[in-house]
Amino acid sequence: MFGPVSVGRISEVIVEQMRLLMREGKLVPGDRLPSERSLCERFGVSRVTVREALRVLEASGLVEIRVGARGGSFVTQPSSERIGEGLAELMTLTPMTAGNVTEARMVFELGILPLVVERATEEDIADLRALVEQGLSALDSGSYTMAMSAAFHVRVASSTHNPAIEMLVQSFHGPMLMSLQQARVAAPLMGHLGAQEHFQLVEAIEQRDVDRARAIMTRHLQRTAARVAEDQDPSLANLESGH
Amino acid sequence: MFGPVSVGRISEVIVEQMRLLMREGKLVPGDRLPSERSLCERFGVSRVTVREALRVLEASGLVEIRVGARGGSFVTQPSSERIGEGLAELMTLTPMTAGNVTEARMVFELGILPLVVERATEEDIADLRALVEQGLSALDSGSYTMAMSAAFHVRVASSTHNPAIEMLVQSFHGPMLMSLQQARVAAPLMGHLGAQEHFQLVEAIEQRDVDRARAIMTRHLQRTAARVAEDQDPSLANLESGH
DNA sequence: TAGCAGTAATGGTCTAACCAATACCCTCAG
DNA sequence: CTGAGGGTATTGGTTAGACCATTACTGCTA
Repeated sequence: MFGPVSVGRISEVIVEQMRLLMREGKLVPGDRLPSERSLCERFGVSRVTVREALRVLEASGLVEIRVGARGGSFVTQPSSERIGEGLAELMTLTPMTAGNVTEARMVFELGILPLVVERATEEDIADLRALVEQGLSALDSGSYTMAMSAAFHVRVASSTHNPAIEMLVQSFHGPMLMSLQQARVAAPLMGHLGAQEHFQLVEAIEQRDVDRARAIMTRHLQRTAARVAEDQDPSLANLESGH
Repeated sequence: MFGPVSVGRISEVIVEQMRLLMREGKLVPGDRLPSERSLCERFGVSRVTVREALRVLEASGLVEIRVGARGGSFVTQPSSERIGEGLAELMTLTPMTAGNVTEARMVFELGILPLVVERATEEDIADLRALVEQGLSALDSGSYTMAMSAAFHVRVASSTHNPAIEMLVQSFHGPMLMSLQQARVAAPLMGHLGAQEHFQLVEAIEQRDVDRARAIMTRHLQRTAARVAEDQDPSLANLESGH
């Protein structure tokens, strides 16, 4: 008959209220929240409590906090980075290897190809061509980066015109970049061969040739996977080359 | 020559230190952190600062906080739920529909089937059979839940013996459950037809028949997808049935 | 006009205290 | 001897008020 009158933490209530405002579109990316002191008054709580709520929102990637005059809490555009970070964290905290993630990525990037081939517009293909061009010239000048490769793969995914798929592929590339960059394999990973495969992939997409696209992507990703595995556990690579 | 002496927030330093300890395995799931007051002394900071750090760790899903005597902060087992939550949040905060997520899920769950068929052990298959049995009897008694369906699909994914894949499929089912349960479509979604398809899928896996498995899963997921689309925007479903 | 110092707004941190929830222990009655 | 009850210590949750550090603007001065 008489239910509990308190519902856990006050800061949590504030967090939920903020989340709700964002979902409802009453708070949109770029908006500036009232200052901490204002929020105290409005919610009728102390500043510490407001600050804890803001910390949670910040950790959730929903707001960004800047200090100084004209500073404050700003609603951020939610991005796939958060999911990517979560994935990376899981990778480091659970028995999950870079190879595992690479395999998952292969499954996904191969699986979307039928959708890509079916739905890619002329604009998509033009963008992909441009990225290939950039990659080639960057290769010539020796300034090719993993980020450029990632951008290409993400652009391929976005050609499905499914934001969920695009975000997932983006999420995969975050941890991938991290684990590869720190392992100084950025440069040799992507040779002219890789760039050539990118080019061929775009062609296959343009010709709406699913099978060829799959074949190219399979080869392309398998070479990447081999590199990751080798980097993950060099002893295995040596074993293999020794046979 | 003289670099900055301060490096942003103190609480952030503490968070990083904790994260490091977890990565290094010096803190494992189940461990209890010292009390807030102890941490204050050890770090030489105030309780407010320690609490902000704990809030961030809690929001990141790394610790769980309990009040009362013998309470405190406990290191948690990182799970895929966090990623699922992130996905769900992105779904509500960006122009991303349940249909988009369902499509991504279809791509993924279909894509892993070759791996499942290749790697499923006898134990995997026995577990799957058990889940099918449970589902059938639950159906008879009218107690079938979405969670049971999710469990089956996750178990299929775990038969790839790739934790990354398992976690991703788990992540997909979180938001899916949420959006479906709240839409009161739990019961009619899974009829005897669905259960039968589960059964057939297990058979195909046992016979190492990739093509058949794909065919069954495609049909199975497409019916789910149709339900989601219909639920997402009933007007569309009406339109279609009106033609 | 350019540069610089002052100033106000804002987040970051600290202190000290009290409240609320919880588990343990000790006492006392049966 | 055993069970129930309350007391108590531990721990997180919250408050109030203060001070510091950073930052952008403003207006003065050379």
